[in-house]
Amino acid sequence: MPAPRRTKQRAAVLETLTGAKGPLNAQEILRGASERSEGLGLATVYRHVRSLCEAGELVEVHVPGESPRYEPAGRAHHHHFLCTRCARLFEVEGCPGNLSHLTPPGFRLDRHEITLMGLCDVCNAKPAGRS
Amino acid sequence: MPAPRRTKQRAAVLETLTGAKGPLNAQEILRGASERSEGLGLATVYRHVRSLCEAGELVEVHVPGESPRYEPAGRAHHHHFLCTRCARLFEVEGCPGNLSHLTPPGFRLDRHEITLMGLCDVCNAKPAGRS
DNA sequence: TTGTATGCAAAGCGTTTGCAGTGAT
DNA sequence: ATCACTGCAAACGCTTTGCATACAA
Repeated sequence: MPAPRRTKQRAAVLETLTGAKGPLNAQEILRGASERSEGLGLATVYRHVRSLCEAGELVEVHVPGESPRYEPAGRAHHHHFLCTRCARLFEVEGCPGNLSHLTPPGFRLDRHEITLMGLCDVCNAKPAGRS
Repeated sequence: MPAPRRTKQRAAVLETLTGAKGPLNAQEILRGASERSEGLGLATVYRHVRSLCEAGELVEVHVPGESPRYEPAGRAHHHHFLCTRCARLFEVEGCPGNLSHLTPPGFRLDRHEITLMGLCDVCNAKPAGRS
């Protein structure tokens, strides 16, 4: 397996995620990376996202009920907060710590994901029901 | 909105989930409920699953990278363990407790989901690479 | 020059919806 | 007798794949 070629599209995908404020999904990456690479196709985004994940440069972020998002790898261990009103995803610092006491006997715990859900600061400050 | 009618199909979906050992996805529900209701269609499963969720009789269980699964509502607060080798999902008891210290200022925390990932007891006991 | 990378379009896959017939009320 | 429920098939949205061309090496 040869090393991936250094193309404008691959750089555009990676730079878009590096510069983003939070994990992005494929459509969001396409929107951002298109500014750096004219005519970029969605299929190419998916191909690089997968390739970059396999190369360990990106990690996949799963949010309940949403399509997968991606963020640069190597960041400190953290979790996410999903605003149930505006659907924005935020990084949150910290971790409850060792979860091995939840692990059933005989099981091997490799990793965990925690998603907090509720209202973000902006939505929490607004009255309910407004669109 | 009239109350849902009591049909064989609706009962089949609910009973299948009540009797299951863990959360099931639509295909798994279809497989199980078909034994109770001959000729059951997948669309009907989806329709009842949604209806039962809205009625508060089921809850949706999201697992990273998997299609949504469903389990009867009203069970004690718990989380899930996903075996990354056999893809089976297990209920785990307990909870790290109050996660509000992870919540950013101004945010309102409503709920959380925790997914543990690793190997289940069966897979953990086997050597790697076996199918 | 060689073969990967690209964009487009078509195919897949899980889920939803439209429709006419079925059946609970 | 109504009208919600059902199964089928078509439609959908997201992701993957096939293919001919473009371009990094």
